[in-house]
Amino acid sequence: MKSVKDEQFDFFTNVYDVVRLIPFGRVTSYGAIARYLGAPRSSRMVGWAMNNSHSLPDVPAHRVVNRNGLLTGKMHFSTPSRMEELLKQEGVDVVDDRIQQFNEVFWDPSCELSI
DNA sequence: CCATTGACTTAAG
DNA sequence: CCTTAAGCCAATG
Repeated sequence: MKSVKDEQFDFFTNVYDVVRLIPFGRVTSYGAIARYLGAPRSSRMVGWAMNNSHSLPDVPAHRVVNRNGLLTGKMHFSTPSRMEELLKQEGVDVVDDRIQQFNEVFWDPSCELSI
């Protein structure tokens, strides 16, 4: 039997797991992850989970942006420009903190991993 | 316990 | 695409 705490633990854990599965040069949104985990209204919690992702060395948080393709979490990296640089390294064009061709690089877990 | 905040999303104009 | 308003839920003070 699962308790509420177990559900929360699963949610956070699943967030990290999905983020690790994001392919190279692709990005996704907090809402897409939340929706994939069955909590479309808890997109903020995905962001909070990412804030906690400092404990996880293999979580590419730079591949997670908001639904507009805007690098809202860039300021939480070691340096504000770190996120943009990492994305550019992966071939993602970023201009004015915004991902260009967002529709091309967007990776929806609920679509790519099937429902 | 209540108020505020935040790496968000959606809807309406 | 931009702005405003409201909803959402956990963490923090």
